Amino acid sequence: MDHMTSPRATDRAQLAREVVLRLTHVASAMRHHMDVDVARLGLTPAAARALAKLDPDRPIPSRDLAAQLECDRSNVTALVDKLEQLGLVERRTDPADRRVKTLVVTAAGRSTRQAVEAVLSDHRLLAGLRDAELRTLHELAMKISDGGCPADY
Amino acid sequence: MDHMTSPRATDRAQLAREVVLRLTHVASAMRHHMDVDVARLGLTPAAARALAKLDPDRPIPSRDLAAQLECDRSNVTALVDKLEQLGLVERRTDPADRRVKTLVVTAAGRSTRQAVEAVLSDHRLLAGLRDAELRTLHELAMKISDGGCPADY
DNA sequence: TATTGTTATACTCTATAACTATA
DNA sequence: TATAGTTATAGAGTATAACAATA
Repeated sequence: MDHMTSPRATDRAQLAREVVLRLTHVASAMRHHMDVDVARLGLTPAAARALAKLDPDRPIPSRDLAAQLECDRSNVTALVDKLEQLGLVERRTDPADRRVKTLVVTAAGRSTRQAVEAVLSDHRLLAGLRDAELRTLHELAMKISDGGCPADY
Repeated sequence: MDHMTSPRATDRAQLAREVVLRLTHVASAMRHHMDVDVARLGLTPAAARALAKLDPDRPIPSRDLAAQLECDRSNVTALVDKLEQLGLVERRTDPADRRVKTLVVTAAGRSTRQAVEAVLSDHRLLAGLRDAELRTLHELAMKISDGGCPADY
């Protein structure tokens, strides 16, 4: 293992591992609090995320919602059932292609959706950062989620 | 909303929201790849995380594993069942208190556990960062996960 | 009485396969 | 035949409540 990694490379790897564990921990905390807050709105996490993906001003087909959520079409049925029972969303058959049903956000759905969006971007956890630190973190997060990773990953 | 937040505070809030969404996205990607890699080891994500929490050199009671995983005791039963069927862990009744069963990592469990640990701290996603950026990210992640957050959060 | 581990049960999330009605 | 939505089913994860054995 000596000819593969210099001591310095090993230090970097160890640091990277610690960063990953910290980020995982932070993400867990964020997720936990989002789930709690979303439950206060009477929604399960998945239903809330589905509602958040809908555009109140431009109804989309179920199929597109599945694509947005990166999940199977079959799951969307139950999620929309729940949102429809709560009066937040209406299914409307598309006259142009009677196979598709478009998902219309109701007036009640509009305000709940706004609340959900606020929850899903809650940033209390970042309250302790100074402005400059927040900007730095923003740059790093962008760099990571854009091209920070080998293609085969 | 004018007397509450100055324009600058609003900018900061917007930036913070974007950071949260980016971090959530990064965490999802990490989690996804960890789950795939852990499946290659023949383990479900939860079973893998359970194995990772065990100390190969110091067997602990089921109750303590539940505490480590921050989940109910009843879940640990099924997870340990799976690990035991795979020959990675053994249940051993504690002679000092016959109610408790300690979880012993087998020889096979030891090596699988090491592989799991490597997966759970996989840092390919951070490969694109320069050393200085990685160190900065480490500091920020520490700051966030330590005291970056109001007490009532 | 209290605690450990287990069982029974239920809910959520997700996936696959088969069905229907349209196209 | 292909597609949109649905249904049926299954596995994984997690939670609560009740139980047996032990303390």
